[in-house]
Amino acid sequence: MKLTTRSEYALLALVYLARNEDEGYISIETIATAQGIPPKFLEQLMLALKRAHFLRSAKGQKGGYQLAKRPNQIFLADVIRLFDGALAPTESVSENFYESTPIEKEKKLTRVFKDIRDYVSNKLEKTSIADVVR
Amino acid sequence: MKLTTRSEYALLALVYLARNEDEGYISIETIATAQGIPPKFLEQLMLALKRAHFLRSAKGQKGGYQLAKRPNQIFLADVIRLFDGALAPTESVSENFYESTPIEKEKKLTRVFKDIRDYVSNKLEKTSIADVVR
DNA sequence: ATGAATTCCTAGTAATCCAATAGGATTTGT
DNA sequence: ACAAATCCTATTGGATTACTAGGAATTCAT
Repeated sequence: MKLTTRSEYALLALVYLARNEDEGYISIETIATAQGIPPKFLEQLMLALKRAHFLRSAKGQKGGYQLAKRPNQIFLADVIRLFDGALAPTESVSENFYESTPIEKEKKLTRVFKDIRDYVSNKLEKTSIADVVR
Repeated sequence: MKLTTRSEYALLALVYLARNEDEGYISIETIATAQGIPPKFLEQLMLALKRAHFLRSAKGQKGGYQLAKRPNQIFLADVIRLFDGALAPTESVSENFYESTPIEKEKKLTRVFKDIRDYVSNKLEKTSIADVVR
């Protein structure tokens, strides 16, 4: 029932970039310092975010990162899925996981977890970075 | 964002015992076979459930386990908490985790995760074994 | 009394994941 | 040329997960 620090850090970085959208490219060092994230660790996350097309980068001096999408087009679900995989509270609640696991027979139990998954999904799919940047 | 198989198995075992409440003591072997759980693994879970007073046991031949509480007094939250710890989707959402983590400053982001935690908690606190046994 | 069935209990293990670090290669601005 | 940055891969230590192993204790049936 937990989120990794990877997702947490990635969201913090995105929020920071959204808040400073007009500043051009911003370095990892700057973001790491501002948000309290270990810089070399953040580096990996930024790279992943870039590869997933949430960010754009510029190399060399004066380089750094900036958002590649508008903050209202980046949803929490996208980011969390990138770093933590599925959103479901139990794997057996992820669609298609059934069929091999004993819980499949317990329909009512399954229903409870599906309800949770639906709520979580819905919430995270609908909340964008713009929504959390005051 | 996931539940361990421990919790899943424990819930399956409790559901089975609830469904067979009038059969006296039931052995691990019987439950494991019925619910498709590795028996030695289940043994550990049963022991923990017993120590947490959800179950009563009898040793020796004809021994086994039975519920120590009525099914409507055993809530999913209790069981999951026993095996998986806190229910929060992010540790930083668990009360008192803040104060040391960078996300604390991002109130709106925090709010989203708190909402999720509240929904999940509420759902699991209110659903009992009786509710999922048809 | 013996043996089988059972719970009780602790230890161990292989695999995976997590958070973080290390360090070199490459690119770019001055 | 040098400094500042991204790019990229590998590695590490620690924790957790999902099990398995195996012996001790207890109880029932014969």
